[in-house]
Amino acid sequence: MKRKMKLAFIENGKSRKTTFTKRKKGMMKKLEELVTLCGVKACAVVYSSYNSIPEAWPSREGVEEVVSKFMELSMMDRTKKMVDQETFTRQRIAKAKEQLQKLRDENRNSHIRDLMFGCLKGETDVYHLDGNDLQDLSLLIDKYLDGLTHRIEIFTENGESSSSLPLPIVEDAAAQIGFDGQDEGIPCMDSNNYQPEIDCLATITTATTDVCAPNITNNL
Amino acid sequence: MKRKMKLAFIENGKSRKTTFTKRKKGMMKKLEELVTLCGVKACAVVYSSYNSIPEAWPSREGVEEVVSKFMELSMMDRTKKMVDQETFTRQRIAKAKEQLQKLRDENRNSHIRDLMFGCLKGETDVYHLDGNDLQDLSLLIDKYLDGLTHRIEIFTENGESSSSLPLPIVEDAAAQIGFDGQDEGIPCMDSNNYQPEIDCLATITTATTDVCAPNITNNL
DNA sequence: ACCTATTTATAACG
DNA sequence: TCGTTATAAATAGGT
Repeated sequence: MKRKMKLAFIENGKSRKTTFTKRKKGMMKKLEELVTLCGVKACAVVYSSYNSIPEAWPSREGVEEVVSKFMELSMMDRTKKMVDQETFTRQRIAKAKEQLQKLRDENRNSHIRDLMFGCLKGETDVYHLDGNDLQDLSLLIDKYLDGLTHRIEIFTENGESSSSLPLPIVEDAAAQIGFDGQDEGIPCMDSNNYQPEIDCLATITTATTDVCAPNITNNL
Repeated sequence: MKRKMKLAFIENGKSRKTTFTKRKKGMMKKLEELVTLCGVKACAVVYSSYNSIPEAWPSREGVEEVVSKFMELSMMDRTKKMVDQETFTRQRIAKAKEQLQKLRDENRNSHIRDLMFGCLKGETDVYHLDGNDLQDLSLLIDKYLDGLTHRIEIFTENGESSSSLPLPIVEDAAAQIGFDGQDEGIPCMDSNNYQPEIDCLATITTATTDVCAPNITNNL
């Protein structure tokens, strides 16, 4: 309900001043801590319209000391290794893009997974899906079937001894049939998105191979 | 279980470097945000042994621009209004002392309140309290009695009409008898500290005057 | 100026 | 170094 705040100039003058005051204090504290904890020299200067005089930390002398060190270096030396705002910003943009792609992938996977479980529950009309969805759904179902096949083999190898054991819980079942752990692989089903059907998979894993799957794969 | 971290130089070199890297990044971000959100000029320089070159934000030019403004002012002007580390630290110390005193007062009040309610419940041995506690307890009980007297007067003025009404809840009762709202006044009883006896006050307010209170005041 | 719900920063760990 | 997680700190908005 409270804040989401876009990182842009605050239009409202009152809020802007409040924010400035609070954040300036926060900055000072952070600077002090950095100097104390890590034993480095650092300084900051803020020149705002709120103060006729620029504010400096850790003091005027501190600024002069640190800045003089900085200024006496030749431009060549500086440009070689300096981490300036441009470098920093580029890094942040790259990072943000990466995160965005990650989230998109996750959303896509969730979507396809929704479709698959929708199919299994008879709630998805596969005749109206577009090509991309059908293709990805096909891939997911293939993976799923591979997992099931593998699991059946394990059961067969172990004879009938394990068939009388209770079925594993959802997460364990998913792990056993290899649906997670792969790099950006399609997750099987997690409790965050499927709470209402949390114990539905047990039924699905025993009924899918001969009921729903052929129905879908025939339509690809 | 995780961090508590004292604000002192980190002896372990490995941790120190990690902390330095992380916090430096955090500082950069904060500085950027301050500049963006509030539309001010600001810069920072860090000179550490981890980098042969001092690091500067928002860029070398940014530092020069802000610092030159700073440097061109005469010492007289600066010393007049500048907020430097000393000023800042003094302010923080003063604030911390204030907070400390506030907490001490709160603790003291809680203690005395504990004693009073302990008396009312027969759990406090007033014969073994020291002079300070007895004096403050006396003051608190006087206040308490004043409140009760006042409340009784109100009931009396209203005739019997209100005596048949249900008793107010604790917080309301406290407010009516004037135990809160006063500057650093002694709080009556709040649910944070007295949950188990949350509805005990109703009993106390009707029984105190002629049962417990004389018993205590006689021992002062 | 203070409070609180929320977001952000970050120490410790893998 | 990099990602994750539990916790502490910062802070936007409201009183």
